[in-house]
Amino acid sequence: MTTSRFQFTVAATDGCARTGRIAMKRGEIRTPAFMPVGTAASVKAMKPETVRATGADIILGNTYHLMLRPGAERVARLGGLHRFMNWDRPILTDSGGYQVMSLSDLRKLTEDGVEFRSHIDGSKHMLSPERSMEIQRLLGSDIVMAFDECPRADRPMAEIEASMEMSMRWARRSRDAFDAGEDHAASAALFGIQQGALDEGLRRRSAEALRDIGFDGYAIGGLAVGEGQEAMFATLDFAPAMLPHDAPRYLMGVGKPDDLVGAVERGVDMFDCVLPTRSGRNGQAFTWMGPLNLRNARFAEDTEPLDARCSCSVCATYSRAYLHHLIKAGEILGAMLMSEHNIAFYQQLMQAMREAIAAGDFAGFASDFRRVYFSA
RNA sequence: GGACAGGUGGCCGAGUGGUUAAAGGCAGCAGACUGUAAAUCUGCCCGCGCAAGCGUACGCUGGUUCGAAUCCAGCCCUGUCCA
Repeated sequence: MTTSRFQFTVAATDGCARTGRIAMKRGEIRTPAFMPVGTAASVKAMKPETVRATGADIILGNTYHLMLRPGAERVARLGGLHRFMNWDRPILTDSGGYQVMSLSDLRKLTEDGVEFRSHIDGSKHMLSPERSMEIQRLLGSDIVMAFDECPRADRPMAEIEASMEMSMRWARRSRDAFDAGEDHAASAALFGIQQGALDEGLRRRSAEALRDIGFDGYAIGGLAVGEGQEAMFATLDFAPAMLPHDAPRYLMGVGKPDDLVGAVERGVDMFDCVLPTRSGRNGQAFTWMGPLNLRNARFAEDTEPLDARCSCSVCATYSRAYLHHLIKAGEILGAMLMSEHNIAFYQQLMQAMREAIAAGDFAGFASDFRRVYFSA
């Protein structure tokens, strides 16, 4: 029996929430899944083996950043991203669509694609659906994302609509270019990305366009871009159900622990977010009792672990007082330990949600989670 | 004992007559971070007050001046060099 290229199986549902698995050649992804972000071939401040030890089944890489440095062709010559960074499980690569927004001062956008001026050396680089697919193929990505535009939440409606329409045309081109890379297409998966901001009509049109093209999975893009949790949840009340039910739904770029719980509750299967690693480097620890800012003076002589309920090796070994010291002193180890704990906490949160769904008590879990998380 | 240099807010350090409660950095105290241009960014940071404002403040004492951290005199202290 050959391992499947991509097979999504739902094992249990509870309300809109569902748990299951995605089988891929490089390994299984348990859903709902949280995917740590490793933009530049590195989950910052963490060794890949540590990332795996926290329970992560899959990580992200980034087309734009790896295109600039070290270069997709170089990664290919070095045997692909997996071998390059010593991560042998699945890797999902973002297409560069997020950088169309985050680096909006450094690019020119046309129907054909986006011309970036490198934030590193000013050199010019064209990213189109075709080039993005090529780069993701050169990297050896397991889950390739369609090239899209992720507009900010505060853009005018007409702009959001035009942007969504273009992203759908780019989704078609992404599909065609992906399929043209035959060997890679035979082993990797391609996800489309729904856009349309907070508007139900646009979300529906986007979902229908993607469904017509056909993808292995469907992402919800253009959320958590400044609209606030209430508006995001309002959108998630209708957006996931518009996407094919037999494929995984991936909410891109989300989020805080309470965002994840609310999104799973609304039918999302996959997440990625820089928050656990970035916030960790910046002194914020996520715990079942809510976030803690370890820079705060109140932790200077606190001998407790970050989270008494956490089973990670950081909580088993180090005190809040020590982490407070490392962070205040600017020691690299502080960033390492905080990132490890946060990623481990996120994985424990996902595991707890999977178990709650399987047990048919997601509502009870979510209610308990919120009561404790917001108690402080 | 002598010659230079210098003493500024917790620390370092700009400032050489008025727009100076005094640049900037550090430390300190908080906040933010959501498909990573982020080990980043923002705010506060003499005292009292919600604020307008008031009171103190640039080694000490005195002086010049409408006005001094800034000019003058004496004193104290620190560093370097010479004896």
